[in-house]
Amino acid sequence: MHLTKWLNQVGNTEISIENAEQKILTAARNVFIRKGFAGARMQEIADEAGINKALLHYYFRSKEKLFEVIFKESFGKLLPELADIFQQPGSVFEKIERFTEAYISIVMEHPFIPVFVLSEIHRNPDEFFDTYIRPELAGNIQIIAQQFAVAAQQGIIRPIDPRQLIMNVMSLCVFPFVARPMLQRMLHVNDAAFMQLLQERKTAVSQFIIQAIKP
Amino acid sequence: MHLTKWLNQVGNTEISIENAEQKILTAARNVFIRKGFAGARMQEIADEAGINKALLHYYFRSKEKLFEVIFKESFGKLLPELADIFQQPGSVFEKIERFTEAYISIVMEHPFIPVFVLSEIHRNPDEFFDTYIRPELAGNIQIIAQQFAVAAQQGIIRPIDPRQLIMNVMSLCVFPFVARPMLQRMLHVNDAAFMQLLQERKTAVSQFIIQAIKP
DNA sequence: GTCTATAGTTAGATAGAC
DNA sequence: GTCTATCTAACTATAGAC
Repeated sequence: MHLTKWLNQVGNTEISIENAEQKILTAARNVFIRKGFAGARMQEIADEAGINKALLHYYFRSKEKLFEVIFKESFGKLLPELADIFQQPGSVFEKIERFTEAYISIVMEHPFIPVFVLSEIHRNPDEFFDTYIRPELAGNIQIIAQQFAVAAQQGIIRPIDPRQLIMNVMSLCVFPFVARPMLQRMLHVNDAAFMQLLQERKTAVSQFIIQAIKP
Repeated sequence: MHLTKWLNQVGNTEISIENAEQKILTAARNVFIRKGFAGARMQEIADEAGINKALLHYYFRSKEKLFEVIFKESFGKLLPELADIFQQPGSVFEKIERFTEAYISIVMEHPFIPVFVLSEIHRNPDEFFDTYIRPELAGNIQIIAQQFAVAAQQGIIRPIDPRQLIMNVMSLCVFPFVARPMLQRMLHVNDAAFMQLLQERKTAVSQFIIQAIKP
């Protein structure tokens, strides 16, 4: 853990005395979420952090580097943890339960990840995929598809194209985070109520999927 | 139908003689999809259209106007058609079938819509929602939620929070289109194979949902 | 480390010839 | 309608004082 971050912690509770570096990171996260990478302005990040624009470059050299730091610090934890789940022993039902709960839990703490991933994958599909996704994923998707296919063949789950099932699991986990601003307005729920809905999704999604695929 | 478009058609097959306006629209769609609104460059659109940058402004005055034209021409058709489905008579199962098939069919023809909607809803949530979504949606979401709630109460479907069910239906329909560049790489499928998967989703999604919610 | 001032670049938009 | 050339504004990034 970084020294300044450690100094700013009392027990497990971070207190609000943030140095410039932390203020920049927090502000940048918010602006990148609101505007995307191309739409974000260094000036706006500086304003929101309450510091000068030149300091951004002093700490992070460039907009691109700043983005990378923010992205890697949180995305770096997500994929390895998720990939691991399908390597562990257990039934497909247990794995789906663990995966959906883990995904929603982690992303609730870093809700900007899915938006970043989707905007980056459109900006530069091949480089992004090869840099961030493929190394962590390796042959995992094939393994998962294989596990689904075998389960279907053995009658443990209903017949279903494994690729459709993979898309369904991902859709149900990811979509609420990327569509949140629209969903909240459509469903008339405030921030607290939406967090509550996400909380309930940790189990609701896996129940939904399991009902759908069990014979 | 616009005169130039009519002239460019033979029967139902559009031929490739496009005037500048059409070339610009086609190019702009592609660039806006790849780069988003903020990341798109008028120069890049001009290059891809094979015409000069000044001509963009001659036809569409500004980048913002150009985007609006492209967006409205296709998005304008989508929501009314979908909203109508839950007004028509039929069981919840029939409505879900009609909705998912209609959504996937229409969006397969205009695959950029979901990406546009998501980027716009993040850029300017309130204005976008009030301009494009709310007028078409009105109280429809409440009505749908009500229909789901009643069906659950009557035991026609399993007990489920109607808002979760709405999110699930939307997730399964929309996500594959916004995550397409990543999904194709993860699943190792080319464009043709992915279109085939989407084609199969027209029925696969509603089957999946109905299995999940039927008692 | 933090600021002001400014350099250097690029993008959207327009003027004007043809 | 279409082009070349240019204006103007905005942005990233750096230089240099404190």
